[in-house]
Amino acid sequence: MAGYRFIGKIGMQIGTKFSIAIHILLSVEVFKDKNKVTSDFLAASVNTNPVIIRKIMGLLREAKLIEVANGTGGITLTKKPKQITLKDIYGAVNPIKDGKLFNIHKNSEPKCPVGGKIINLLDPYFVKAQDAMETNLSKSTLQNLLDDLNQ
Amino acid sequence: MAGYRFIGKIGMQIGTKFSIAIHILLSVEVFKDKNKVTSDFLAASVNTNPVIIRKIMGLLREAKLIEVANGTGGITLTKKPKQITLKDIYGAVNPIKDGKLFNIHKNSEPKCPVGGKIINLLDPYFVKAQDAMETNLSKSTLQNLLDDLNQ
DNA sequence: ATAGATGTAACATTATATGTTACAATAAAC
DNA sequence: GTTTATTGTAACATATAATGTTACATCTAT
Repeated sequence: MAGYRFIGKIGMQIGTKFSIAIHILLSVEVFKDKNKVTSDFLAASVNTNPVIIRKIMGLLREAKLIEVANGTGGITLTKKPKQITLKDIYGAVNPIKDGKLFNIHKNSEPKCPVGGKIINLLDPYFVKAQDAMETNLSKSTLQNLLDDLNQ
Repeated sequence: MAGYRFIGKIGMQIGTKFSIAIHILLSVEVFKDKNKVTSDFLAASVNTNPVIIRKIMGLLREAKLIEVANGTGGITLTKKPKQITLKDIYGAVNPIKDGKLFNIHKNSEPKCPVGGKIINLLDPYFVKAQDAMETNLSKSTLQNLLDDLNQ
């Protein structure tokens, strides 16, 4: 009766794409005068495969947060660190499409007074909670992180 | 060059345990005078396996939001719907241990000025964003949802 | 005793995240 | 113009986690 455990472990976390994206952008600023910041260089710092880095680079590029030199390589920011918020980065690595933080079970019995309404019922509450999180992210910038790093 | 897509789909969503837990609690209130609310009954409404329901029931019971009659079955709330917030439910279905919404990549190069500090650097920002979300959840109660249902 | 119910272990399946290999395309440097 | 370092991206491989299933011991009211 004690030590109850749901199936696996946790299972609701935001993946490491976000933290790696921040890692990439920070590194661009920190190393820009010393090293050319390439996917290989970053992969060594993050300790992962360069292709993982390139894929996240691609997302940041699509979101116009960075420019990537074709052929020769290397990354530059398109804005000042003070103008890049954590929400911008979060938005870049998350697909826009159905970027919903909270999942709602989808096959409820439509004839049930609860099951038939559950999705529309919960959605506005979940949207608000997610908004609160994203709004908080929008209050911090890459510059804040750089300042923290230099202390 | 167009249509860039990261590896799979999304992958950062909060699982359906939370929405199912809410579904369960709502059903207890809605059906309490008409039906005995059992795992079988709920499984039919949610359209899943009764064991899934029982596992989530177990989490809600551990969090003392419900009582489950041993042997004979059936669920009752331990508090009034007005006193149960969405955060209470969220907290019940998430393990307390490392219930961190944001994941940080773990094997960064310790000698790198960025990699060596990234975890401690990001953690407070992520904690704040998660807090904002949870605080928002604490503002809504089961009663709010029941009121919405009855409109 | 019987019947209907839960608790939970153990396993199965599916979905998703992350990592890897391979190679065409690009642009600078020589 | 050939070489070199680099990115973009497809295709595949692996690891991790979420969800679903079967089985059965146990409990309580009848």
